[in-house]
Amino acid sequence: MGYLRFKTGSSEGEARTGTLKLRHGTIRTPEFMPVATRAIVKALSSDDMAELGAQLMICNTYHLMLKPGAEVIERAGGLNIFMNWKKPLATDSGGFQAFSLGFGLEHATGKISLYFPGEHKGSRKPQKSIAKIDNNGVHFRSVYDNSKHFLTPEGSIKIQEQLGADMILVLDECTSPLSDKEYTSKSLDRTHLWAEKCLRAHDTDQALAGIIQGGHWQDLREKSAQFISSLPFDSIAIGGSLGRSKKEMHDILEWIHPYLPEDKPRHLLGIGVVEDIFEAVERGIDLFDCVTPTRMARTGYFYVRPPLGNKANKFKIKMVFERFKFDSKPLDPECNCKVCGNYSRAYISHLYNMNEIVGHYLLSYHNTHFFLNLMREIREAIDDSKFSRLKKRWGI
RNA sequence: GCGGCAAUAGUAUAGCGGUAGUAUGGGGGACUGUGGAUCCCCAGGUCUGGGUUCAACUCCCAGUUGCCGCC
Repeated sequence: MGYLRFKTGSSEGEARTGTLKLRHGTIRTPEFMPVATRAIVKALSSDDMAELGAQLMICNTYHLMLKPGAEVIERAGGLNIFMNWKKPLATDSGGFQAFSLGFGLEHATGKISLYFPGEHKGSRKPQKSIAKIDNNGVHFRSVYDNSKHFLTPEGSIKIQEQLGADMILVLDECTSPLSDKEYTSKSLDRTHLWAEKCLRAHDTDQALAGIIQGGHWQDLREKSAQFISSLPFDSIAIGGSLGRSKKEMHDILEWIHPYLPEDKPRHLLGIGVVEDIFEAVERGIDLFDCVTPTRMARTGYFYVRPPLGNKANKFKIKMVFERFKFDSKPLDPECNCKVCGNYSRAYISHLYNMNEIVGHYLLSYHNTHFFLNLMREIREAIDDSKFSRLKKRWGI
């Protein structure tokens, strides 16, 4: 078993705080993991992440096995040394890439369509799938050089052991909401089979997380929650097609909740945005990972707290030069991050408009601070039994 | 100074005697286990002045500006 101990702390309803002990340190939950796909949170150095008070980050097996290669990282001494990051790390298994590079390309769906296909139309042009899945594993081509690769559950574990993160994930199949129940059910059996294979292959003191799938069918989700919870995983992740509406995502969390062990952290994969974080914490989730802060930064949005931020604007504002060129205020007057302390909207909008690297940096820094700070507030609120009040104050 | 060529959206370029396209830039929107990507929507233009014609961005004349060549 992995080197992980989870102790729950305060709770308010199903919302709870916890202490998660990993090889590189102990963290407090609920927490948001910035996504460091290629061993970096885009635009931010490990020093920045430390300064921001990030407790852990999640890297990606698919990308790192291709570039620079697992061996490079292994011989460097593992991800922590490679990245000069002293606190805990997680790695994703590469299972999601089988989706995003397979179904996602073929059916022209972005991630949003995966989660909320009823609310959004596919926004990409259909492309030829570069991944194929069978009972043994995932066949795929590298997005970097088109070379052929085959990833098995055992292979994914082995690579994640070479990468050496504190917490690793089993290889799973992330099904599409457009898949029918028959396929989703078959796929679920395969994901469960792989979960057992991963457990057998696992041979280090890294914490290993199992993944619950099952699409938007109650019986499949319950079956999966029951099965994954029955295995000796250190942590439980919830993945896949989380319903066709926000309500359905809430339903899924409520369906599986009774089956989840109290003493294991629960990680909602790939989520989320502000509203989803509140709703998921309320339903007992401890860990999140999402690209939102840095992706939004790169497409020119900055996050804002209430009163500027609200449910309608999704707590973000578009960085537009024409709108801000004479604006000497910080991005968010309510924010206490370094960027808001030192720079004006006028300056940052100019940098963004000119596509200057530091423009991306400043927005990424601020947005990452926004999410980490939100999680800090949520933890404090749960400790003080004020979570529902905080949620209401954010208008959610 | 003379000759040739050109002048169309912020920029770069098509086109036609009868509703002026495209790209890029601009504005708005989308983005949830990464995508500096992509997708959707909007705004924006025929150098100036004459002439021919039912009708001129298109043809003609002059002017202006630019580029090239010559003296």
